[in-house]
Amino acid sequence: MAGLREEKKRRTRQALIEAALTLFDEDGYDATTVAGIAARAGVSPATFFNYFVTKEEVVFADQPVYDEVLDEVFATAEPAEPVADLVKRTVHALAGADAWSFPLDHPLTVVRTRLLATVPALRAGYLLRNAAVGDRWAEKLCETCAPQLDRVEAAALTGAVLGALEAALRRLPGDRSTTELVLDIVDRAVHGFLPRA
Amino acid sequence: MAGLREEKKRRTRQALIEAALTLFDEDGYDATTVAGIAARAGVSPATFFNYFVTKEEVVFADQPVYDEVLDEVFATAEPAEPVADLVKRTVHALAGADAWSFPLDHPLTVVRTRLLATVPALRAGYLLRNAAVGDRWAEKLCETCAPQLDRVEAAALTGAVLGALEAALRRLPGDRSTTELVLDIVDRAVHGFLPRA
DNA sequence: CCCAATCTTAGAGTCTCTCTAATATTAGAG
DNA sequence: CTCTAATATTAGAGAGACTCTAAGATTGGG
Repeated sequence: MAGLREEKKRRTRQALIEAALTLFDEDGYDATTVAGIAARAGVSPATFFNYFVTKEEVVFADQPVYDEVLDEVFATAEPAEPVADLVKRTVHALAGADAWSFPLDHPLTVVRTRLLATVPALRAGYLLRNAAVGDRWAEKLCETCAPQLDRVEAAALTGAVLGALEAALRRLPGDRSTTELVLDIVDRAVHGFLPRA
Repeated sequence: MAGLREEKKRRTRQALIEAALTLFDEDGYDATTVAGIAARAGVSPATFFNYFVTKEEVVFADQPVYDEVLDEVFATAEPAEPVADLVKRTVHALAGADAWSFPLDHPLTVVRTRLLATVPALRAGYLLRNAAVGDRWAEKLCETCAPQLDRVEAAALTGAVLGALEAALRRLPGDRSTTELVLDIVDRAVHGFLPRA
């Protein structure tokens, strides 16, 4: 039961991801065909769709990790924990999760990041997945913080945090530390950007 | 130069929108083909793509109005105006813009709203357009409020406001006034959801 | 009434994605 | 080692979105 089978599947999957990202980088996302990706990975076009439901999904491989991260954070939440702390802790956990099949400094990670920012179809997919995380997060936050937050408030809060992060990180100036910026943004999204008049 | 031509184009466009939304409602978005929409509007499939670049775009018809609204709001901004007021005024203007080809109480507006919430592909498109508005907004806000806000801060602020609104409005309970909720959400996104510890 | 600009359309073709049926590969039992 | 059952791969047919080109129809202005 060790899994020569599993191992082979894992390698095929990885080969498809690498082939796809490489071709996307060289020729552009739209100009790259699934047939081309499959050929480069040494597999038939039909097999591609055995591993990924859509062409775009290959860019988001291994994403679902975020669901587990959320579960984990809220499993360790204490009843007395302030909501703000819980929110910040969640962001920290989400930011720290390595959800990708390459290490952060891998060249293809850079390619993937650029693709997500530049190709509209991929950016749309990213926003959709982001929103899904927000939904799940809001639900958990709501049921954990009992009567302090209703559904709408919880959704607004998580929406604000994720919206602020997404918008800010896309304009990241190179000279500033990412983690520092993230903490700053979350703090402001939770406690306010501007003082009350 | 009056425009029998223009008038005819306008009617064809409207017919396509109505046909599309009606069929989407009856048969579902995916099950509806462009050929079907064109047939119902009494026009050839090729003509559909003369009016809308993609099948999905027919749902977002007349959206670009938001760009003009932003221009208008910032054209009337006074240098002394507090940032928070400017932000709230912008939201008010965006919410008040009737960007649709049907009045708000038209049945097809309800269909459109439900489609945007339920069909992933359309929701993705909506989020993408929303983000585009946010980008434009952030840029104008940044250049208007001179040194008070840098690019990243402005983006975070607009991202938070739009993110909070998007998330909250999707969970709108029927018993609450929409405009009241919008004002409340914006206020919190700008001035904070939770007090500092 | 006619010309020129503009709209519509048919048709061919590419690509994503689905489905089905056939083939190949592997795990585990004998 | 061999056979069998489960699983993976594949070819092929086909639907549907979208592109492009060239031909046909309609309209505005002279």
